Amino acid sequence: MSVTYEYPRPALTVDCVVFGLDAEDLKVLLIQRGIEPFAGRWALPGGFVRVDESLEDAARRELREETGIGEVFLEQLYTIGTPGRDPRERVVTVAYYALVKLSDHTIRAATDARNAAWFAVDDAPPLAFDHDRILAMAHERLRGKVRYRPIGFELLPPKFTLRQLQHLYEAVLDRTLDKRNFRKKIIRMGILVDLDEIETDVAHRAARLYSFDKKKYDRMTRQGFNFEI
Amino acid sequence: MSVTYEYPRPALTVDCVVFGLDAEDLKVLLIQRGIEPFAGRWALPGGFVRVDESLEDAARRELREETGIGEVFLEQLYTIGTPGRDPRERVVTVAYYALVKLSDHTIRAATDARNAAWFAVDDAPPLAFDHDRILAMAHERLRGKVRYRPIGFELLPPKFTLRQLQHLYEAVLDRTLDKRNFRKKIIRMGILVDLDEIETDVAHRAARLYSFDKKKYDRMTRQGFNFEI
DNA sequence: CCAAAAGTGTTTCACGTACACCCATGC
DNA sequence: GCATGGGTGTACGTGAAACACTTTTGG
Repeated sequence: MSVTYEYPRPALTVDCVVFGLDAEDLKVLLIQRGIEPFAGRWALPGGFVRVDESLEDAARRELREETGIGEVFLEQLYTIGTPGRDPRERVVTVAYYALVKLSDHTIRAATDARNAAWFAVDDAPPLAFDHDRILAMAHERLRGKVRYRPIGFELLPPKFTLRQLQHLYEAVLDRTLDKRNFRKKIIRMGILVDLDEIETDVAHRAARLYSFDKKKYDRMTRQGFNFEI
Repeated sequence: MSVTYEYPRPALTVDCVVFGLDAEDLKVLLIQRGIEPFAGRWALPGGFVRVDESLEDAARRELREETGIGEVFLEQLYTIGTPGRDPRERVVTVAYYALVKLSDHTIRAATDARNAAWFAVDDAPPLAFDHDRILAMAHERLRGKVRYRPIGFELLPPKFTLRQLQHLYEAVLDRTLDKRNFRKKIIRMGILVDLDEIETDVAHRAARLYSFDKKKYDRMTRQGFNFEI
């Protein structure tokens, strides 16, 4: 099955920065390496691109194989090919970042055969290779993009409260927001559906539940609307 | 010099979308292919990544070799690896976009051994491979980024008039801007240096010349300033 | 003197920001 | 009844947008 080429070629991999959100803070999903180099170290899920699959397909496949995650928001982040970033040979990696609803995925990731775990982004262990840098880039991209694209909803369950939504932005942007102003602004955008339901099992007054109206957002966007927090 | 690997690997290339600006509109630099596939077609400058050079180095080298351009603003755009995008074999390409000052580069690009030419972005010929799509992505990235980062200055000579600056934004964003509001806004930012010089050889009242104060911009940015047009 | 572009101020309106209290619910 | 978060309105200031005429220069 080996192959011969006229000139040497870098190896090509994909790596995924998977973000999740819980009641405390923004989390990232890491897996513990079993083999050298960096055996025992935490790293981003990822692996080699097969010669007949697209880059995004490779990222999704690796996510599924290593963490059990499927069907998530996934976007290309950056491609890193610094010579020497892998001690074995020249490896170019296409980094992606994913946003998942923690409620859907916590169990599967934890029970997978590989050692996978969620870490607070601001408290992640030192990572293998240059994965620290990739994580930092992904975090920055998320912080930037969440403000002008409605991708934050990918981190929330389909039905959420305004409090959860505000908490999302506070966690990602790392600053507090004024409750009244936040609610005014997001409601006035007209991209949320008031579901006329309230949360259950909370030890205080239950909040109204909303959902994100993607169809309406798309329609409005075509007419010049610009999401912005 | 040939090499054998255990598994097949995609070939890895870089492609560059080079933007320039003249008195009319936004231009892109294309080269005409001499060989199959797509012989005779216009294409983005680019080529194979060597196994010991970084991706950005590869992009700069190809630019130099194919168009004579050096020392320009260069930023990674996107990596495209759709199987079948090159009819010969699997090729993954890392696309970059560059911003050049046309005054510096017009002559060298035109007199290079290869057939290179500037085209209006909105009037470019059909390109080889999926380069149309890459060009469209680059154009969109430029349109987006020029509004919140001072990268537009890379397209202007070191000394420019406010009219030129406004023209730049009108060409890139493809809409007209109000002259008075534009001047007020850009002057009030405090990132331009009034050079106390005026343009020469114009058939009308000569305008004041300005330059972009990058040092001051960096200082202000560190203190929370946000460029925005 | 004519053509062409440079340069300049004011008004209006929308939106961001700051800010504090009562309400509903579960325990 | 108390603790916890849910939910609401107003006043102020800044900045975006709309808009037209005079000045300067070269030909």
